[in-house]
Amino acid sequence: MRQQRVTSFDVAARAGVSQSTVSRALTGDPVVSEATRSRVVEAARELNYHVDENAARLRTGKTGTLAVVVICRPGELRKDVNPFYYSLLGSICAAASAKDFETLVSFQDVPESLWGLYEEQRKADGLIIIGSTANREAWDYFRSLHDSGAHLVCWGSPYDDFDWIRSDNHAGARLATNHLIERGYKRIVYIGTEHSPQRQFKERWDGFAERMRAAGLEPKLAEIDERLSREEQGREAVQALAGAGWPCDALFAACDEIALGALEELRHLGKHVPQEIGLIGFDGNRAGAHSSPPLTSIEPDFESAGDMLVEKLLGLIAGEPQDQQRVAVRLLERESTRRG
Amino acid sequence: MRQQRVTSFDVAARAGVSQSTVSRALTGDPVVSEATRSRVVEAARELNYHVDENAARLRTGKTGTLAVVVICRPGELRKDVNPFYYSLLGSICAAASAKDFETLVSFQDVPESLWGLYEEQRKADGLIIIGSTANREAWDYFRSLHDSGAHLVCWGSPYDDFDWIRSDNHAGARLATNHLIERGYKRIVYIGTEHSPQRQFKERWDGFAERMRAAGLEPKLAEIDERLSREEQGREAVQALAGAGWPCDALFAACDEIALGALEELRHLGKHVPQEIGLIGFDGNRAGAHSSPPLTSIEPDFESAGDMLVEKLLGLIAGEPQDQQRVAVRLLERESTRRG
DNA sequence: CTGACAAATGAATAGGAATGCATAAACGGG
DNA sequence: CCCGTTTATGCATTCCTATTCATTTGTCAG
Repeated sequence: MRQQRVTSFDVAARAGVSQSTVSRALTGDPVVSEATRSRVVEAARELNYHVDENAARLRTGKTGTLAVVVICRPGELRKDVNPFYYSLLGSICAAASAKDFETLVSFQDVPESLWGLYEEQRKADGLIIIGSTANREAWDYFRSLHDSGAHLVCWGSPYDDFDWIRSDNHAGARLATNHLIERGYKRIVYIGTEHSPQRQFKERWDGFAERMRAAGLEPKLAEIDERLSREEQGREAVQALAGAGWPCDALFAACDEIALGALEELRHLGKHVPQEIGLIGFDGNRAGAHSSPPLTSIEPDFESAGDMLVEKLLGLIAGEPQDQQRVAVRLLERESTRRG
Repeated sequence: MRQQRVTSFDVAARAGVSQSTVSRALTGDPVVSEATRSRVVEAARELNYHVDENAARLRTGKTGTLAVVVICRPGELRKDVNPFYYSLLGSICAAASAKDFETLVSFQDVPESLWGLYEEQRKADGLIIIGSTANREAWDYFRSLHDSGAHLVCWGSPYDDFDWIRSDNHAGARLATNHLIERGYKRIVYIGTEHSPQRQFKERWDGFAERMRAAGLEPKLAEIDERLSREEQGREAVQALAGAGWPCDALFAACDEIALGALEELRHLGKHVPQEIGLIGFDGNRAGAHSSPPLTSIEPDFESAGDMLVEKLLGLIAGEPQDQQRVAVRLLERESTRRG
């Protein structure tokens, strides 16, 4: 039934040229004359010819594909992955597509399954890594991949010498803190960590602390337990604060998932947001738009995040030196900080 | 720097066999003796040899890859894609990975860019389509792909003769309606459509109407305008109901996004949920967990949805006849229906 | 001991495009 | 009119694996 595949030889025969010329014409080699090129293109169209991607890949060793890996917490269901990473994933795919690259997506909680993704099996020209930095095993593996020369960029790496893109956490945290101060909140607690491996959270703490001190206020920290889920971290922090007699009038959560967990617990305890206590998150998660009250947050520019990740990876593949970059953030003001 | 690639010939030399034997040993051909196979495997390990996926693909014509296409509304930002589809995407990727298939993911709003994904460029063995059924252009394109013999399965197709998987919408709608009735709501309005191209919404309407009539109640419909975003559809429906003097004490929204839009508008109008008016959605969107009040919904079993889509596609590729299937749903009871 | 047959392996080729090298055509200057 | 260039094209080879066909080795019955 399925007739013989149309090859570049068929096109060559029809256009009255050689197979080499067909190949050159279609790959855009400037050496072929315009007249010939258009004859070839026409013949290809007539025969409904399309390059056999696999043959081209074998010959060139390039795949035209980027692999995007979403690191999950071990055992995490895919539907429970932080929606932030889904938004990021979407924008990466869009950015890659705009550069004519395909995206091979996988979700990983155990790193062994990654063997074979890059280099060993040449399925992709490079790797974009996003997702939980809490999965240490996975990152150890990327460490070794990176050191063996793989092309790899990531979102919010725990390793400084990787090529990474992050939100402008420092600026974002200052923005958030400033916003709370402007709203009249003074006793602000940061729910997160200043522990160094969680770079992004540490940077947010730094921005927070700086802005607080500049206002003559004391930055306070509610340290989270990395073993819990993000939402539980938020709930637990609120419980601890309740136990301590509420030494605060506002909370700055290191990410929206923590904020949403905190919000739930606050409601549970009958604490009114934003009147009794203000709350701001970080990441611009969609879910925050529908919480009660809707969550104020710091939102990175997702589209440029995807663009930057893809461009940096392509630059790396092309052998150009890269420098670290930050994604711009903006205040997404909703009701959880609108008191009065 | 990069040393010459290790090929199966190198392995053959080291193991003292021919290249053919290496290939057979590594692809699991039962004809090779155990002794030889283990020698080959050992040699491959020592040389850090890995099959060149591209060469294998060229030879076999199989890619070991499934393409997943997420249809977007034209111009829709990737971060604004219905989170339901992201959850589904995640579970599809996990299911494919469990079957040793890679997943090539793309987001599409204009169908032209799809030319080249399947068949023409042999990048994938088959296609899984999920996403908005409102993008008619895209579906017209899939219609032609399907008719030309492409391997293709989809989530909630507008075409009955496609191979599709859907939620058990009828059962889910009965479940939802039953739940509302049990909670004492009687004047229930379905926000959605009974218009046939939107199969899933139609099926939900049917289940709703059936259960209502069985209880001696009149099923009422608030028809949505497909040109608006889902959330706006919800908002608009609520406005219309307000204008009509609230002829209802509960709302059953055709999907969670509509429900969340409705919820927002209800709060805006000072209508108390669930005391004054009950609200239930459909899809089990994560965002509903954080709304105020948290949204009761009907949740499909995402994991089996991914499994079923992948299995059906693989069956199709293998040439086995497929029959339509339904994904089981369950009631996800939260607070938007808990009155009293 | 030999022929028939099965089991295991090797040699050779196909798969389809890209590319280095060779060559033909076109062109211009002397 | 000839030769050195440039421009455009063709020829032959390469990428690496899977697979068909042929061959060798081993086994067992007669």
